[in-house]
Amino acid sequence: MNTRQTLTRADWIDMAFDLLARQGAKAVRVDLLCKALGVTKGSFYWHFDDLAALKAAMIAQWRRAAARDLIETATGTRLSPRELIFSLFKDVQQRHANGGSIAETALRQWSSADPVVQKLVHDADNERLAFLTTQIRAAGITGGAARSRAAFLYAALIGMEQLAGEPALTPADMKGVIDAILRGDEIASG
Amino acid sequence: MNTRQTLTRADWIDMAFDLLARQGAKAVRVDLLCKALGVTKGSFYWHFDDLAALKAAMIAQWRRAAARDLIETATGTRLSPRELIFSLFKDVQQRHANGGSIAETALRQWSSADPVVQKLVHDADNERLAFLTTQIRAAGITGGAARSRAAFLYAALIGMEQLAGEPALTPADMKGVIDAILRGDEIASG
DNA sequence: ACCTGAACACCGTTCAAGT
DNA sequence: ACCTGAACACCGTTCAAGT
Repeated sequence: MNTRQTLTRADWIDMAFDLLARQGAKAVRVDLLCKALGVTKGSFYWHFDDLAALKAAMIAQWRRAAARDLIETATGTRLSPRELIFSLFKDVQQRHANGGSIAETALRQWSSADPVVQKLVHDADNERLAFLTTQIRAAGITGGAARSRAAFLYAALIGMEQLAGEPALTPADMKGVIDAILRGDEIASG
Repeated sequence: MNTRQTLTRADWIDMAFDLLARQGAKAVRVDLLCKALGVTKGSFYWHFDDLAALKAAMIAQWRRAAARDLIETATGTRLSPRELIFSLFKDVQQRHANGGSIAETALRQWSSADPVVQKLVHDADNERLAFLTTQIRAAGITGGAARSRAAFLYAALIGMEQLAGEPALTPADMKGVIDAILRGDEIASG
């Protein structure tokens, strides 16, 4: 896979995500990483101060990737704000169905245990929430209602990422609920 | 606190939740539990097969408590289904604001790592989802729309439990969004 | 610059022995 | 029945030495 002779930090991070996805958070271990990469532990400690430093690097990478996804979805397509929001939900379900981002749950767990990680994840949350709020304003919802609808939608997104098992919502159903949330405004605002 | 001479399983479980809430998941350790309870490790292994057994017992207890809360809220009060759903959301925010149930996040993390835990948590999720669906039907939403609204609301509940930092939603805002979700029906059903 | 290999520290687990 | 105390195993971390 990687024919380079000496490893880079990126190699360690990639392999760590691989282990996280395949074997869960407790498989992110120095010895298992070394075995997977065919080196001894001392090598790891040349690239990283400790295991916590590797985890921090993983989170930084996740944050960059998440931000990139958002911006690509927003700018790369010609979707209306409403359609864009719907597509965000569909993406989450798709990834979830493919057993994709188990890493999300693990990251949120780190977040509650480690204050440094918590700040990083919290910042990322606020960034996405602000983006959602902008989209909802663009969909025609005004005033404080935009932020509350955004907060609710964002909580639902996070919750869907966390819930185990088969998705309880078909795409059509999801569209219906989202429309209801984006429509309720004209009545409730003021 | 506990003046009994010999410890019970319940004593260990209670102290474990205490450590989980105060110091995070990684503080749920045999040696720290022993220090907190003033005994040596051998005592722990008389009450439990291993650390995993203690964690399983914690989850079983959490599940029973969550079910009890639901039923109490539903039967003990004279709330309409709509008000009941709103009160569930308010409870989650309240607990969250008090730094209450950090355990929720930790439990969901265990859930993604340990298949046994995963099944237990998944069962609990389905139980609560079924309850929510019933309430939404009682609120006048018919057919498949009831289940999809329930799934969305439940995801939002879970998401709010996970999100770090200050709540982005005031109670009044939350009521507005929930009303929108429960109102959209008459238009979208069929 | 990047890695080996051996040592040490920490914490989960076992078990014979005590009361 | 419930717990002590000592031992062992596992994995994170360090570090002098190699190329």
